[in-house]
Amino acid sequence: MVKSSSNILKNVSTDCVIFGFDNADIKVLLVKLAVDPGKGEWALPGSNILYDEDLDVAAKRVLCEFTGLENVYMEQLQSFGKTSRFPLFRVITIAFFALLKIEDYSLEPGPKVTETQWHSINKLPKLPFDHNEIIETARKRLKQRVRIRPIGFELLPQKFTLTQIQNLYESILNIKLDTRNFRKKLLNLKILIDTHERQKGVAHRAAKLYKFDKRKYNKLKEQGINFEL
Amino acid sequence: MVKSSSNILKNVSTDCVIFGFDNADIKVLLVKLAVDPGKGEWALPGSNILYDEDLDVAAKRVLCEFTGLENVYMEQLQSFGKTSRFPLFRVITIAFFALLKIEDYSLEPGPKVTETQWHSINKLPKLPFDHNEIIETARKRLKQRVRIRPIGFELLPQKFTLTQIQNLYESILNIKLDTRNFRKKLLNLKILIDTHERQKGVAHRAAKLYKFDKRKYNKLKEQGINFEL
DNA sequence: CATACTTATTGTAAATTATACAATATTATT
DNA sequence: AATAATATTGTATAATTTACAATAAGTATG
Repeated sequence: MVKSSSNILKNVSTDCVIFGFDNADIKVLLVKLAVDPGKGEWALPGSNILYDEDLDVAAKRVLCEFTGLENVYMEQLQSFGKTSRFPLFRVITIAFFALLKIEDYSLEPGPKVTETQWHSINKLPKLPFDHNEIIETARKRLKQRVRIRPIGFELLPQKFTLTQIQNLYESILNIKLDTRNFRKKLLNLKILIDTHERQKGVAHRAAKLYKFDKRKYNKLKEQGINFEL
Repeated sequence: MVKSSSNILKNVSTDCVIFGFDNADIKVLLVKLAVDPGKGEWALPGSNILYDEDLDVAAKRVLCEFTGLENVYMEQLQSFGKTSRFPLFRVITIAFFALLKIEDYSLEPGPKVTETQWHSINKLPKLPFDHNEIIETARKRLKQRVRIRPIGFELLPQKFTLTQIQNLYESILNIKLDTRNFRKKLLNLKILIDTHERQKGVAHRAAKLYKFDKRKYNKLKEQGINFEL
């Protein structure tokens, strides 16, 4: 089925901020645009919403069209609508964001994209439009989120060490944490299960591997927690 | 200056959720619509965004056009964009919300409105479109907000009693709080100043009146607090 | 094998904060 | 003087937070 252009909401788009974590940094998924406007630049996956398409459906579709990612659950971040944000005509964009495990997904640049790449959130290039601002807003949201909900299940491998999850929190909050206190507090949530396995292939004492107790994790995610660090 | 209809973004609107407090309940400002769609129904103040108008400017303009309210600082809530939300054609709305002191503002129904009225958030009529859902989302946001920022300056009269502010928190959170513990915790924030005045005209022991230390209040509002109750 | 190297793991005392709980104080009214 | 209504306050116990560094367990090296 070919969609005629009358199906497009010309003045409304969606952009996707996809966060991942590689044990050192928070990463953002960017695409190198193959077409104007913004040709040759790194940008967020984003495009127009269709006339008869719900917002979350549009975000999913656009993400897939640009990066090949499927089955990504995104939450709405907020709208960005400065009159000057898009150079050609007025476009209000509704930004979505998601957290995911980098290694669980494979990327496939779509037709409007020459390349997809994970970029460290601390070393982003200058992006077109207001995409840097959108990412900054998403980052703030993530920072806030981390204090009121458990996090990690979405970003860490299934089995992980306490050091890894501490690194995750440190990356998000951009602060150093006291290991002893962090561990006490984290273990106190009782959402971690000791797998009795250990790290392999490291040139030092191997750390214990943990996994999340999905049920308890989700319960706390709904309830909300108070995780001041 | 007459704006031609080409200045309107046909598929994008803004809706305003204005919260107030009357010492008993959280109130929402509604307007009775004078024109279709929704004629005769209570609804949120809302209308199209203009082509060359920033989102926050649009929200301010629409609020003023519908209710006469000026100088209201609104924050973006989120977008609502179900394809079915508006009966005539596709309209995505960007909702804003604000908190304000009811008695500080005077209402004046605009041309598309026959009446404006504060409605208790617990006794809302059925509103057209998805306006009930929008209010519910705003309420959740407020509930969340209260745990991470001080609140009250926007909703209470300049001088207020500790009982009033406790009522405010109880209304928002929809729970009963222990008076002794609440007061200890609140006073501990050190954002209240004892005015050494007292309530007047009550048929019982008059309560002390407090006011906010604006400087400290704003500082905590920026920093964020942890106000678990 | 002994030593160095690297990261993982753990405890404790002191301070602070949270919690549960009800008697007394102050005014206006009768 | 008694009543009615709401305001105000304290304390003991439990739980949590904070600051702080020594020891453990592997691998790598000579």
